[in-house]
Amino acid sequence: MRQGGQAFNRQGGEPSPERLTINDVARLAGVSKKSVSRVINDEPGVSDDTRSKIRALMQELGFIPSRKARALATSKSFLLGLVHNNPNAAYVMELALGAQIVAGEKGFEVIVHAARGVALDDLRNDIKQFAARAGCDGLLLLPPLSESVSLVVDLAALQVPLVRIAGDESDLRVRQIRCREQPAIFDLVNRLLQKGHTNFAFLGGASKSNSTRRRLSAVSDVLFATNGRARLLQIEFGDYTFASGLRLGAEILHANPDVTAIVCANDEMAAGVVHAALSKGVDIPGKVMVTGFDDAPLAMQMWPPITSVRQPIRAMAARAVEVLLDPKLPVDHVEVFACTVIERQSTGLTETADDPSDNAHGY
Amino acid sequence: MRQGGQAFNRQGGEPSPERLTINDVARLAGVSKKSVSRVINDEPGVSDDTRSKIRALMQELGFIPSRKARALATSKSFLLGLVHNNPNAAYVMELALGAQIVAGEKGFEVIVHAARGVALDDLRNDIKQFAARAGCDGLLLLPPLSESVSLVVDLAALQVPLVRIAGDESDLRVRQIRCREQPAIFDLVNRLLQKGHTNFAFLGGASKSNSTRRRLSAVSDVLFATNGRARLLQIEFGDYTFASGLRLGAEILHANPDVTAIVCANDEMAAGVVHAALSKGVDIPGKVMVTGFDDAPLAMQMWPPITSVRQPIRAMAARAVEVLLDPKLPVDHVEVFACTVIERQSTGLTETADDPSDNAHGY
DNA sequence: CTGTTAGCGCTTTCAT
DNA sequence: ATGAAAGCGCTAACAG
Repeated sequence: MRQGGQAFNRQGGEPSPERLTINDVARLAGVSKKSVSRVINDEPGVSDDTRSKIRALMQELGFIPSRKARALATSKSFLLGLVHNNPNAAYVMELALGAQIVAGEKGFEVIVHAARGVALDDLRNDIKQFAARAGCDGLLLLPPLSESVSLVVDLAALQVPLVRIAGDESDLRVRQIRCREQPAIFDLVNRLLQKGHTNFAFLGGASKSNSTRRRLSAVSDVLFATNGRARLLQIEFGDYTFASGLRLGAEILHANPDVTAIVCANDEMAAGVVHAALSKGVDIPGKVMVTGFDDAPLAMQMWPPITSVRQPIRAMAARAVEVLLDPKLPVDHVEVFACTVIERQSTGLTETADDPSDNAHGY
Repeated sequence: MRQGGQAFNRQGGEPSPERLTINDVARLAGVSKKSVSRVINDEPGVSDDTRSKIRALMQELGFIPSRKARALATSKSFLLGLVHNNPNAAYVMELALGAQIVAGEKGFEVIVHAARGVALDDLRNDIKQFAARAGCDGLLLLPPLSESVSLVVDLAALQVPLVRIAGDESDLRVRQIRCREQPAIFDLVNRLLQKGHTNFAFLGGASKSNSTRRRLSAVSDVLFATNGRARLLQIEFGDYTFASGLRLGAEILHANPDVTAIVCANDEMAAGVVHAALSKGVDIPGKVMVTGFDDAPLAMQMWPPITSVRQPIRAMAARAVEVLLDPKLPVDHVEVFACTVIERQSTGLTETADDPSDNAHGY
């Protein structure tokens, strides 16, 4: 009746896309709706004959089962949440794309949720509220949120399936997808050593940030192994933003004119350092070499282009969704991807290495 | 029964967050569930007394009505789609954030969907399929998708409420939020004229792109008004990517060494031009001045920082959601925002104008 | 292999 | 102002 009302309120004639239901399909196929349901869900209990007949009919009718009804009946929502507070838009979008592609294949949509707030408590509340409201079937947690142990533990207690992207390395009994950063950083610093650098500086994110600590200790491990031939003259901590790179870059250049290599914990900060140097007339890479991390588009777009470490972001996101949706995987399942150094002019490379037509969407 | 089964399958003891239903609230409040429903939906027909009692109880219990059930009962999904194929991640994320904030206040979530494909037909199919699968209550269309008349008309026929962000200016009887670009471009070009430039080049996106055509004609209008004192020596069309700016920037610099001002239709391409110039040793702004459009973070991060035109992206997105959800607004409702020139060193500014701590999330 | 029944948690309609 | 009943489109559980 309600349905009829809607149909009649519209002026007749047009090919009114009155929503098909599973009943219509069942009636037209001459089977019970349960059989149709079984086909939709790839469940057994339907003869191959019937199955293909129903499949064909659904195809022909363009029937798409109502997510709303399925959601209510199964108490699943077919929604995944991608939760972040990461200021690097390119990073987030690339992850979102990887997640969207795989999720889409499995009939899920991805809600990108920017957690709001600065204090951890505000973020926590915002995310909890989001989780409750949106009713996602699972959450992907991006760094730096995924690095907060207390937050992750808190969310895990909510009974929502969780996968951390990156995040720290402690065992939280929460599934995780991350990168093996250390070998790439060893490679990176060794290349600088081979170019004869002895006076290094390191620019990290927050000093308590896990990724910063990891990256810093990888750098100092390599330098320590030179037996004092090369040293870390200055260590600064920003907040992974361009602005902090700009400020602390200027500070390093001013305080330690002897520094000839500045290793930064991400590309935004590295870009800030390059910007600060160039605006003061300091030549990059002539006077100082600079490296970043993440291989954001920005790293390639700056002049000079910034040497960085590339993570297979999209593949990680894709895998994260698979892990999230695979109930057979243990809660402490961890997968580790490799990452690679991309050398560019900011460390003295002269040829052009990149195909700049690379971009996140593959257009 | 099903519910009981779930509860018992879990080992007892923990504070199992067994989902509250409207029935629980009704029982505890001593009213019918219909009354609770009325309160949830701010409907009349409940005494102020009862209403506030129910409100208090819901608050206390932390009750959040099931989106799944509401969706099925109302045939609304409380989901909004943000559909784009825009390679500029910062732009998309900023819009998504503005949309998310307002949508959240109204109980909606935003699904960011990157439309896949290059050919218009592929994009169209991808979006239609997304619309059908996700069952959003409304779609926000971002440029450049929003500029395709055929696509917009096609989607409008799907009976899904639509708001175009930017997009062309023809009347499609589809709601639209856009910017008044012309005055800002007049301002921009006039500033260049005042600096004495006479030899201009223009670098646009696709030649058939509406935004490119609009921006080009604004530029040539100003130059035309100089009665030949200043001229457009070269016009090139790329695809709004950094890569195309790099390639065509090099081409312009090579073909027309006399050009001293290159006006670009977005920041990515402007950054490409700057990059191309610097890599060839051409001084910016000393030899050539460059301008962009959109005021992406990139514009500020490059050295020299690029003069650009800022749109109030987040406010536009916020308004777009309001418009999308307001059934009283006519289908041809259009709102136009103002945008402003942000002058930077790429056009010779010497002081620092920006507060680089600005960023999309306000962290 | 196939069908029947009874819900999922809300909102709608219509009575009181 | 309030409530009882029916139903949204699908799936779970249990029959045949």
